[in-house]
Amino acid sequence: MRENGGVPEKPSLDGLEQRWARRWEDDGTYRFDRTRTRDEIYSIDTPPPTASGLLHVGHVFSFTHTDLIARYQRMRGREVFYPMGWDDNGLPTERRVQNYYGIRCDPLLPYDPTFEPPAEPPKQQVPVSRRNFIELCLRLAAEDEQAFGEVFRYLGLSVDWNHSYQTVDAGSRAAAQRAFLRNFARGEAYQAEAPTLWDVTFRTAVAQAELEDRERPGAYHLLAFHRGDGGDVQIDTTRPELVAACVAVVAHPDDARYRSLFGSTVRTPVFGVEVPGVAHALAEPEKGTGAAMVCTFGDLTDVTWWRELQLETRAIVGWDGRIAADPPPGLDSAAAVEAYAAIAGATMHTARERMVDLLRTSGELIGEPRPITHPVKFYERGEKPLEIVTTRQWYLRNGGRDPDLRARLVARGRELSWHPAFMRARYENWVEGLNGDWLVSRQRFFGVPFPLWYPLGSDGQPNYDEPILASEAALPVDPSSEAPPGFAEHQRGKPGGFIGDPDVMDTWATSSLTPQIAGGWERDADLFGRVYPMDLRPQAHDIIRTWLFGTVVRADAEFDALPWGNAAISGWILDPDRKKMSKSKGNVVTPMGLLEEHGSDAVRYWSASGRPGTDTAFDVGQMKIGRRLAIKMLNASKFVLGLGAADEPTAVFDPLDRAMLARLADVVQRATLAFDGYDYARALEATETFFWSFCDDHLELVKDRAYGSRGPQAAASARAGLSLALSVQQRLFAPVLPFVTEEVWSWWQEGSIHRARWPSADELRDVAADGNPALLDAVATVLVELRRAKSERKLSMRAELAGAAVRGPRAGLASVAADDLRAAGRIVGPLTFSDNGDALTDLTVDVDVADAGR
RNA sequence: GGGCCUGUAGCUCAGCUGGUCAGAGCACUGGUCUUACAAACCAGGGGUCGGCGGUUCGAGCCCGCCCGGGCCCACCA
Repeated sequence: MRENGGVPEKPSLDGLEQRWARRWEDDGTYRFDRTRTRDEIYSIDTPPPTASGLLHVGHVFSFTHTDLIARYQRMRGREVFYPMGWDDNGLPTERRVQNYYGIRCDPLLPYDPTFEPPAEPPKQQVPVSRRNFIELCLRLAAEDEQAFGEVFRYLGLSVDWNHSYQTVDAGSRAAAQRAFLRNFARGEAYQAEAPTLWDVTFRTAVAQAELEDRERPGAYHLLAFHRGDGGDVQIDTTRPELVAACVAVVAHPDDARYRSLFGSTVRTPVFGVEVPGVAHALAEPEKGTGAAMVCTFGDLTDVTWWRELQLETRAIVGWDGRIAADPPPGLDSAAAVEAYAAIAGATMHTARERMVDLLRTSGELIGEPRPITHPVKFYERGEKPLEIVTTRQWYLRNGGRDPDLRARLVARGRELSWHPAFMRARYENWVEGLNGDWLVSRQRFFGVPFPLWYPLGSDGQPNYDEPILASEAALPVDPSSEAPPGFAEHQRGKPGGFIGDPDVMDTWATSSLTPQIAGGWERDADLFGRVYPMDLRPQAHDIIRTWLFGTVVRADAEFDALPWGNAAISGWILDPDRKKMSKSKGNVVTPMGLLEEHGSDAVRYWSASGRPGTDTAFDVGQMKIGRRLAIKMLNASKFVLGLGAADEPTAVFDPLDRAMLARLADVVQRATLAFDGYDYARALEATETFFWSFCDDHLELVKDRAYGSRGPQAAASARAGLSLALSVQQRLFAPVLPFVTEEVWSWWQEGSIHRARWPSADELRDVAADGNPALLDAVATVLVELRRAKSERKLSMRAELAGAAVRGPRAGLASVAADDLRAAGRIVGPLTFSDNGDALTDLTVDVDVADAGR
């Protein structure tokens, strides 16, 4: 320990972020030491933020939580593996690139190596080749990631930036393709041609996990279907445009009204197609008229009916979301064909209007449409309702069709330590509610392609049943520009040649491998052995069903084990009005602006006060409190160090000093336990409460003594106690306030505080010896009474008191600190203590201010 | 409709397995230039702990019902 020559005249928070961020970078403070063994390491599967635009305050909030844990574990002596990833793979980047540059991908165009996007995005998007498109995706992602990295450094994340990855980089692509090939080899990946939820804007299939419901206006249309006996069956539908796709009319088997319908047929309105009347338990008698038309396909229930009742297929919705040009099978009559022509090629919206006109004209629309609001399925990033289109897609088994696998994955969830524990229920609810396997193929461009090709027969038709697989050694591959083993590029698309699988993987199919990607799976076996399975997966609760579950699925398949031991689930940021903070609002307050205005420590303080898993209000007030705390740390450190830092634990003999250290030992113990349980908020609360009373009471009490008013020995005890307490408190705050604690630590200590040892309650207790924490309370109570006496008389705290009498059960306790109390209260006359021994009487203080001077 | 979370001073929140638990900070009011800090310090007034029952010697803390807020899922003719 050196002299306090490092204490500045006027301590300030200004510029701490830049100064220490640079220093940490230069010193490699957070560099991962890969010579350490697995049991010495704490590894983190950092969430890769979507690199599509701007960070918002939610990122600052949740990434701080992870950093709190990382810093705590590092101070506990664990070597922390804390990488950073960027999720730049997928639709968000594509969409941002389209808008940013004013381009769109046309995979049929040839690559133009000289292409540069227009300076200003044109109104009409410029079509570019797939390769040009991907190059621009990479370029913009790199720019965004640079900006994100600056914010995260300024925020003080203790990431080792040498361990960074992108979900589109070669390592990620190879890992995703390798994992897929192994899934395929084990039978966990398969392809199937089936009705698929389809986004007509993006023209891609989407998975169950990416759906959301939105309330949309609609209308019931009561339609007449005609029976052979001349009677009608009335059916309410919200989708009259699908009458042409109707393949049956269904009702509940117990519905007496429709008993005669079952086994007979009806003719559809307008088109006059004869369809069977069928019974199925999913038909609900209370809905509409109790009878429904089954279309291929209007919704997922239609798919169930179609499959289970083995109905015909009469698809009319194309990939583009428009009505197909040609009528489906079954619409044979001239009238039907003519009617169909009216809707062919139309969008859903237009088709519905025209269909209603046709129905009205034919008299088969009974009454007028009755407007309603009803939930409609959307792709979570989409703008138009999903349609259902039959396509060939790749699936990964996730238990959605296999009760045994599902049970095993639920069991995996129980092996995992969830913080907070109740988040496990969300996982189980999701897994138990799965209704199909994981659809992983997407008809998009900017993503990881499937590492396979299909041979073309002599007729030029692909054989999907015998794909040509890439070899693991060749990964990553791009089947759209590379030829498969045993073929040459000129055979692409030719009879007897091959075609590449045109699809890319769902972005979750890559990000479900982040522990493997970051850990160096099959790329750096040494590293992988040291960090995998990881210790922690931090993430938000809204992506338990996607990211967390997907990662468990992949690790279970490949390693038959969990990918990590702990999952820390953070909450969301709420607007002051208690609503989830929208992206638009979150972006009004940019993270960098927030950090610059309040200081990173202050914003971190606000984040740290949000308990794990709890949604937290965006609260500038908390940040101001955090800033005040950081300033207090500067001033208190300056003061204590100004008294002379004394690393002499044996000098601490005064009962009050020992009491303070004993109480601090309790605080250390509580903070440690809280951090071990991932409850950083509780740890902070305990530390902060102690710190303020340390500053307001203890410092005031011992100030005089520390100056030497009662001799060198008494002063040495005070100084040694203060030094030790300061050192401990600086370290307790270090995870939350990394900048200011590093600053004050540098005034008197060697090395970074963030590599310093986390304080030990036991060692503190050794120094505190017989210190009694209750003494602190007793003395504080007396001090408050002395102050109150002055405050009520509007006296300065410097005013002298003629005397005071302390009575109560703990008066004797407080008498031990009589001299300190006398000094802090400026009592010039007698100060007496009498233990009245009455447990029901609290400690009272009679203050004699009669002769008080000013 | 099912699951989970949540409702404590004007605001943001603590209250760990039921017994000084009615708290903290902010805000508010009134003081104080006190030689670490006036972007500070000192003191004070604020709540029948969403509602109604129940268990208990004793309940913000446990149970039931109801009301309000949030998230997830299901439904979506």
